[in-house]
Amino acid sequence: MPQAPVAQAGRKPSRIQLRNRKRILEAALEVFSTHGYRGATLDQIAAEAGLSKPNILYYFEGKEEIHVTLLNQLLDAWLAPLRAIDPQGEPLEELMGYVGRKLEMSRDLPRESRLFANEILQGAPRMGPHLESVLKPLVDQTAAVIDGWVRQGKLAPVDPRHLLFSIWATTQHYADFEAQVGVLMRDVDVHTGASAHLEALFRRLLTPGATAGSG
Amino acid sequence: MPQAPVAQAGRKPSRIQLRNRKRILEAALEVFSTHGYRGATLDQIAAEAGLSKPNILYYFEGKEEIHVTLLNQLLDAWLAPLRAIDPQGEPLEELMGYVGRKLEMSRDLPRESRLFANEILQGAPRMGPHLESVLKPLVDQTAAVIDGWVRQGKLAPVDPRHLLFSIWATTQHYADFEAQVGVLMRDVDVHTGASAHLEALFRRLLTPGATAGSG
DNA sequence: TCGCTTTTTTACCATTTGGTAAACTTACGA
DNA sequence: TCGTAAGTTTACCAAATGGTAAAAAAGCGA
Repeated sequence: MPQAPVAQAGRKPSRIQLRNRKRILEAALEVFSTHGYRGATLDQIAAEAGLSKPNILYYFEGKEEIHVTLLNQLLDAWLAPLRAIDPQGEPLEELMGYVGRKLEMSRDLPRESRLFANEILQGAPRMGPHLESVLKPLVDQTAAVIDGWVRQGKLAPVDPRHLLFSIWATTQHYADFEAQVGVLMRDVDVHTGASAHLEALFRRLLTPGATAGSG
Repeated sequence: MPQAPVAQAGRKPSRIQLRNRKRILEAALEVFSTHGYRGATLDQIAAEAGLSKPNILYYFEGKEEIHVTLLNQLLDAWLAPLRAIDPQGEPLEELMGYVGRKLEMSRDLPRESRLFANEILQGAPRMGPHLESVLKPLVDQTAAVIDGWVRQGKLAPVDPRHLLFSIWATTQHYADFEAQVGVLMRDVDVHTGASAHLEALFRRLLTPGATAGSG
């Protein structure tokens, strides 16, 4: 048995192993996020990581395992801002803080955002179960919290899930559609403008009392 | 010269040609929108279209030409709702109508939405010039109209481009992230809820007068 | 029905790509 | 410094995939 760190679930990984796995995942993030799963090749990832293709397959069982590893790592980080919402906090500020954090993530981790978008766009073929088991319970829980806030009159009436969709859509748009945003907003500080805009958008929606407009 | 309808720019195309090109594009839309450019194969498209692969290459020069054809057709249809905004109309209703139309497109043409999203996600490699020459002028123009409305006090102060981004993001989210939306909203009429939500979201943002919240 | 054009099919082909075998090299504890 | 395990490289392979050549089969006007 000459080699096999790949499926060696037990034992502590060596320093080299740690370093190279990290390199590979970093390279894979870069490549998968710009070309999608199918569009990415092991050769590209290898080149980006500064390793040979067989060497990469020494650390991961295959292309798919790399992708899945990336995706699973991602979801946790991705949901952290949602988990940080405090049911005991001030409703409006909790939600506005969430919007701000999501927008920051879109600016600071655009590749992660695009990796996720790519996966969902194609029907979440490698993530479906995870969405079900991780995302859904968390969203159900958060929705209940928001519903409670609404019933207490601390928030304007709003459908919690559609609210979350709006927040995700608007914030992630700056990462996922960067190519389009870039064409339409040259040489401007996109983030600052976006921040002000989303602040207004969601604060107006959620502030209780002043009902605007008529159906 | 036995065959060559592919690049035969002149002459009127035969009925068969018309029918088969339509079939191919329909099949290609289905396949490209779910798997992305690279993830789609000519064999899949051929199977979906009920034609053989070489037969497909009799009508199109290659995979890329099919994709580009689809993309170009798409952009026009995609921008129609934006073109339909009437600078002479009632500002708030014009924009709310635009939101409604975009949401309808997301529901009725999800594949087109995903095809577009796929292309932009990957940096618009086959669409960059088109965005520049078609999308940008139209957006600049629309932005000027909206700015005018704001200056006339008919709309709450808003950055026109960020407003458009928000509208695109929120409406297209229902098509592009359908896999995620489906997990979180089972057995519900998503569209109706979305319509009400977006109505409230954008009407509150845009209605002039009642300034909500504080920075 | 003939003859020519358009369409379609049957074989292929070259490249790309995910993956493997096995030799070779490096790291490192005893 | 020696031996073993960990890590890396070289040389491949089979399948998938975009694409082509050329023969066969429809279509169709006269």
